[in-house]
Amino acid sequence: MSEAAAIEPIGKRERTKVANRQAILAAARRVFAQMGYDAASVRDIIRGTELASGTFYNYFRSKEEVFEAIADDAAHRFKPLLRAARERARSFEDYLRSAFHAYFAFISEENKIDGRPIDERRPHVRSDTPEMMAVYEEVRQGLEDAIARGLAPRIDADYLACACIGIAQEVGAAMLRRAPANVGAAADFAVGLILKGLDGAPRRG
Amino acid sequence: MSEAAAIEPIGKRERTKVANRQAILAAARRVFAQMGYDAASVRDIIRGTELASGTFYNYFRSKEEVFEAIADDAAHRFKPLLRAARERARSFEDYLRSAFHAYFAFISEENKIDGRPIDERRPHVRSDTPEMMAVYEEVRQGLEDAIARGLAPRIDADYLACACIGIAQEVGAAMLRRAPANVGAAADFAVGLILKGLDGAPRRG
DNA sequence: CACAAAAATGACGGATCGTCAATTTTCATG
DNA sequence: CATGAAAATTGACGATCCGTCATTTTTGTG
Repeated sequence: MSEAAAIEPIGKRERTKVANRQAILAAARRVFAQMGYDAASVRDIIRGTELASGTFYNYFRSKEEVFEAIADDAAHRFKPLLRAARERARSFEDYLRSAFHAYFAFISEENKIDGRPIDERRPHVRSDTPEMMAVYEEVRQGLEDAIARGLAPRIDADYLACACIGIAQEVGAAMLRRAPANVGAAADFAVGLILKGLDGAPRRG
Repeated sequence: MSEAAAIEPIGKRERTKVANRQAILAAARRVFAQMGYDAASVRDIIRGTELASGTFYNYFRSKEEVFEAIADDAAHRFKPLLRAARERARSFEDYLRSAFHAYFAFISEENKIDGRPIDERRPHVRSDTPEMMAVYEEVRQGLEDAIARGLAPRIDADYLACACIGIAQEVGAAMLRRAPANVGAAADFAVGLILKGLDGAPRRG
């Protein structure tokens, strides 16, 4: 066993710290999905772990902070996908399509993990965590960059970023309601609408 | 005082019932705005009225139900504005502009009551109340009607309605962040984007 | 091994929750 | 106007939750 520990040189102190934090977050995901965010209590969450009630407050100040950590984590995992879409894009249209496709695939996968056919447990969250603001900033930067390169007209990048995010959220939610979710079709719709408006959106059939 | 009561022929029983309900809703608005939705308790709400704690549960089952009633009421008041925009519209572009203008003016007016930022006044999970679903249906009908009349291409009306709602929500929120809120500019942006895409959105100046 | 720092524990006072039997208010009827 | 039933209000109650904190246990170091 002497060589195994060398791979992870961190001490047990830090190891259990991240393990406990992850245990709380995992329990919170289960509890929120099962009984709903509002009905869930800090005690419900901590009961889903092996920890004592007081220990919870060593990691989070409240149930809301746990929720924000979950949302922040999702944004943190999504951000590199968005960044990659920007860097690999060979055109503005390509960027838009990749970005929307990535988002729709992401929420499609995230809701699959929740497993439960519970309809309304999706984190349509308006609480602005640092990573969520970073995602917004990434979107805005991507759009402003395209404007600066002359790939898009000089319009209000802030409003445009908000519009893109709003479309992504609402069309994404509608896509999930349709079974099975068609990620490509949803992305085509969003990109077509943004690029050319009504005439750019795919005809239905 | 004999002629004043004749205007409202309903009995006192029903009168106090609606009065108490309104008192609870009014207190809830104040409490949510002042201390935030998450921190607020049923006791906080009922303390804002002249009623006893048990009376609350004669009107609502929980804090969440109070919020849904507030949201439902807002949707109920907004719906006729949307309907009017559709009926008075002389063109599809006119309809869109009136609808967005109405929404932006509505939320601008609604958020004039001061207190905590808007995000903290509502729960993290979105709830679809009957009146909110009715508003969505009104939007979808308006768009589908325009498509049927040949005023808009035959695209997915469901996705389009979701896109419009998403744009309205996010651009509306961004508009409120800018002080003072410019309702007309926000509406112009949304309409331009939807009708003609990026090229249709107003250039920034 | 000893000792200090860090973390976990669970009990505690205070507050909230939803219920419910008792009380008050409303209203129809004689 | 009196009266009794139905409806609504009240506040206390046991159960639970909240956040704290003194105590205990665990971890890292010399």
